Amino acid sequence: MLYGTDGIAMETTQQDIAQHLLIIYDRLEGHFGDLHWWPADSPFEVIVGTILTQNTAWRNATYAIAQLKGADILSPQGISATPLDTLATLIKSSGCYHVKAKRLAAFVRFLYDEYGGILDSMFAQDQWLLRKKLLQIHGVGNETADSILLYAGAKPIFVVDAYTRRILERHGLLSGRERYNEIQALLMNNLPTRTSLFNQYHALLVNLGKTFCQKNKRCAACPLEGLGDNR
DNA sequence: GCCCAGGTGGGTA
DNA sequence: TACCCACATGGG
Repeated sequence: MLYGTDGIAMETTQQDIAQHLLIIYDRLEGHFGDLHWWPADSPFEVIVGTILTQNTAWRNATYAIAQLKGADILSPQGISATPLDTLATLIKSSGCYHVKAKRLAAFVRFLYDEYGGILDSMFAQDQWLLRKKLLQIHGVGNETADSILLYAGAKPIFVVDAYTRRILERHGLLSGRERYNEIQALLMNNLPTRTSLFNQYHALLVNLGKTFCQKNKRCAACPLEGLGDNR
């Protein structure tokens, strides 16, 4: 389904949506190039990053990651051996730091309880089963779970975030009322199932969102200019 | 000073 | 189910 500027649905086919999604992808890749996400040195660092960047500018999360590296505790053993208040102090720059310290500890506890602290063991299982388990960890919601699966585990899952919603809505692919799982299904049902594609597509959407498609602002000189509705 | 940022969970009606 | 709110720092 496609939506006009009034939010009213227009008749479309699956093929229209798939084509529209690929055109957006090509435009963005032509503009931004290959982004090679997620920026991190290891899968564990990716996971820590997904928690620290929750509702937070990425820059502030990177300061916190640098603190963890400086303290030499950016590892499952390191996090689990660090008292909560020390952890919270180190990650202060990422905001909501008492909450996030508990969330990091909760993930590491889960990793040890279920997989002996070994990430490879965790990622060895079926992605949808693992997704269910991740969602049971306190502080891991849809977006964090999917970011872990895609960017740390290289599983073919599409990450839906605020940018994804905003951009797809402005381009008439969403009405604005869809839930997380519906948006994810729209993307995954209309794109080839490939980790590299999902990785790059989401990275492109985030880059577009940061540079052109900001909240409450118009898309001046947007790389998607002229593609249907550009609200 | 105000708004926003690569969310999540708990509470209320 | 659908909102509201707390969590909280740093940059524009």
